[in-house]
Amino acid sequence: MSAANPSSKALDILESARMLIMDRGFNGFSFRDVAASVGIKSASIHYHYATKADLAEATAQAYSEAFKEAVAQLEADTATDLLRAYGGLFVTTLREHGRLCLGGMLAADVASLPDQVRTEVAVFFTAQNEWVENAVRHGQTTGEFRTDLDAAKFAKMFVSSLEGAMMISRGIEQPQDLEDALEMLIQLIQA
Amino acid sequence: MSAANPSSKALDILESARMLIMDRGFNGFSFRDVAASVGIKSASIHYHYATKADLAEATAQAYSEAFKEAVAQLEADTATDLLRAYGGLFVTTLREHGRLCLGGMLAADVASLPDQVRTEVAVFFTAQNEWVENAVRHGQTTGEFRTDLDAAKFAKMFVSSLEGAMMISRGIEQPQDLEDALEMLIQLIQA
DNA sequence: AACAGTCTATCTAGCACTAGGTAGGTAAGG
DNA sequence: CCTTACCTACCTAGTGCTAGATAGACTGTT
Repeated sequence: MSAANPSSKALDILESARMLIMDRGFNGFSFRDVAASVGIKSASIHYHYATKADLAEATAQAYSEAFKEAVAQLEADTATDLLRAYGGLFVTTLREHGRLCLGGMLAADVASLPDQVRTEVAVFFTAQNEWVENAVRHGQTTGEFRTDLDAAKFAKMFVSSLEGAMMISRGIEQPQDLEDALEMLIQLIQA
Repeated sequence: MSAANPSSKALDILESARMLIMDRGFNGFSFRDVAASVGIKSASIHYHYATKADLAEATAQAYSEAFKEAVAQLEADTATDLLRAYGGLFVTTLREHGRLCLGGMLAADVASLPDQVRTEVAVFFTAQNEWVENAVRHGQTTGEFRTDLDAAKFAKMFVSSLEGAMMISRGIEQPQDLEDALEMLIQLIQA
């Protein structure tokens, strides 16, 4: 039931797992943490998600889905503002919740990740790179962006940069650095 | 003795801890992993490093030091090639050892890090940002690099970008992405 | 040179605790 | 009365860390 049509408690579990992983990574959270946070016993988590791998997979899937939707709903008058709005998603997560992107966190943990979760990580970044690439291409056709740059490569670098800046900004407690990185990236792509 | 003048075994432990943390993070390695790797029992690690926090701190310190030295020895005819050589350190670590930068890994784990280790992370990135900033400034004075960009902000973005690209490249098993990101960054700073 | 004391680096054994996971039971509701 | 969604109670494996012992190398004294 959990994957196809998650109950409200199953969603609470997913939500709690998401926040914990975004904060501490795959190896840094436990079933007991999740249980305490949603108000049931740790054994009961297994009823909804059989193993930690299953829980992490479902969490990553749901996150990937939600992020894709959030990104799809971004609107802006210019390609520049669209990229700014995209980066704003990262800025908000860091500034308001002090958390990293789930994708980035899981990417860092990839060496100790179950295969099924690793797959989701790849899916997530493929989608993100693609979306940004399209945004860049659009800006290139409108004349806002430099046309001498490889859109695909810039897009990957853009996403990497935001993920890295998020990580380091939190690491050294300088959240402003993420915002500065975003503005720098936008300045660099502009024609 | 361990901190001031580490014995050969203490250095083995440090080296093993470094590799394990670069691969799996702070929460992903154990004293038993280190012990197995250096060929002593896990209890004996405590003789050299009293706690896991102490071990991680010493590892981060040694890494920071070694990285600073490696960077100080970089030479190139142009500022462009200097940045390329700097990025090459990241590329080599990923390509030849499949590992991430210790600084980036610890930054991701910052929420579950002992204070003393968190401090080392900040020290590491401050040094890195500074070095790159100087390299950028140099390139700006020689006319190689764009002078309309804030050197400090570009430098931070540059480091973040390499860290993020390293993480994601390994995460999605596309090591070429890191190299592409490096070349993109260099293309962007050039006048 | 011989002895006594101390230091180094390791061991075995085990502590208290946490991890993910399991077995079996139970109260509520269709 | 069966399914749902939990529970209690437990297991095994592994965690960081400690206690106490020991073999071997050093150091100072006689």
